[in-house]
Amino acid sequence: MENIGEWEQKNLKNELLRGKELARQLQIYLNVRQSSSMAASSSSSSSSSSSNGGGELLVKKILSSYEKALSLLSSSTGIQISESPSTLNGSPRSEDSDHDQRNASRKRNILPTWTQKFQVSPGMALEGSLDDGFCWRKYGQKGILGAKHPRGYYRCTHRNVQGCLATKQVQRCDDDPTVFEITYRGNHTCSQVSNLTPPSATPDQFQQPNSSIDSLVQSHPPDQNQQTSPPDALLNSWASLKVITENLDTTHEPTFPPFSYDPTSNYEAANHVKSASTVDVNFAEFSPSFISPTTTTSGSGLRYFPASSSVLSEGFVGHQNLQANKPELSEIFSSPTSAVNSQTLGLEFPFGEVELMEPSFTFHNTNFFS
DNA sequence: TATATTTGACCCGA
DNA sequence: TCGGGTCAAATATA
Repeated sequence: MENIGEWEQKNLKNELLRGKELARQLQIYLNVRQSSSMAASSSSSSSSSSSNGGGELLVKKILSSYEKALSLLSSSTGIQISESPSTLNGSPRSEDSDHDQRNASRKRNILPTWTQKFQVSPGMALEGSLDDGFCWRKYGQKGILGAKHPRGYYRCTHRNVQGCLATKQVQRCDDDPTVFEITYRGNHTCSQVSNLTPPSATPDQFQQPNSSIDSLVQSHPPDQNQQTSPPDALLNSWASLKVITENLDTTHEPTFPPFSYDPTSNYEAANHVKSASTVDVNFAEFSPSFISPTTTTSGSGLRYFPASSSVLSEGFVGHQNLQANKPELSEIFSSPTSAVNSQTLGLEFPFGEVELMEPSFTFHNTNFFS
């Protein structure tokens, strides 16, 4: 827990950028909701718009938190924080939205996807080694039209056992063979503990949220893709992040090197939260992943991960370091692409009462965005 | 022997 | 019909 490797730092950056981007999308979504509701009914929209106004305030706070975290990370580690042009303007390009939507619609599995680019030192390389802390199993490789290098297909090792639907595709860039583009699809629903987990962060620490998720997975048809983002990975990252914040000046290899090659090598993650056709574009289809239908079985209204909610709120209430380092919460939102869920968007948050940056700010979930 | 990888065939959406 | 994604038998590895 003492040393934090460059890889973790890059990962932190990636996750922060990702969370920030998703928060932006939430902001956009709220704006859209607000404007549409006002247009629909100027007389009855007061409560709605005010709620959205509160939502916007919340989103701004979240964005601010990400900004701070990124700034801290940048200044403390020297990591260049860059975002892809597509994310800089804060809104998805409309033409690309259409494109992405078309793209997504012809895929068999409509899952949230995002892309990360990794650069490795020449000669190293092995895409299979581009480990992200999860256990992947290669199930295919295929040449892609127009691409010099074949694309590798990986799925979560725990797919069979736990029904985890997370997959990733690894494609070496034509232009720069040292760059790998990894497209993740779907979030982990398995309870595997990331390799990123430091020894001190035992699986038990993450069992709670996972167990509830496991039950969701088991009771849920696999093709429903409960986007219960990987709380384990999430929490693991948080654990790692804590290390980061405590040891920003260390650049040694991680105590739990996730790669098979020298972790001190030039392993550059030029991540950007892509696109995902389904995730970033369609906020109209946004619905928090924890609002899995499975979680709604309690009859009266929605119940969301009672176990993890405490974790979530803890993150919000807790130390700012930790707070800033919870971008993976955004994963929870990267969600379901099913339009069926669209109306659930943001109407309920799983946090219960959550305190944000200021102790005085109380976030009451159920009506906040409604 | 169990598990992971390879690879050709098959499926599906556009 | 084509291309991307997945399946599953064969093979490799620990």
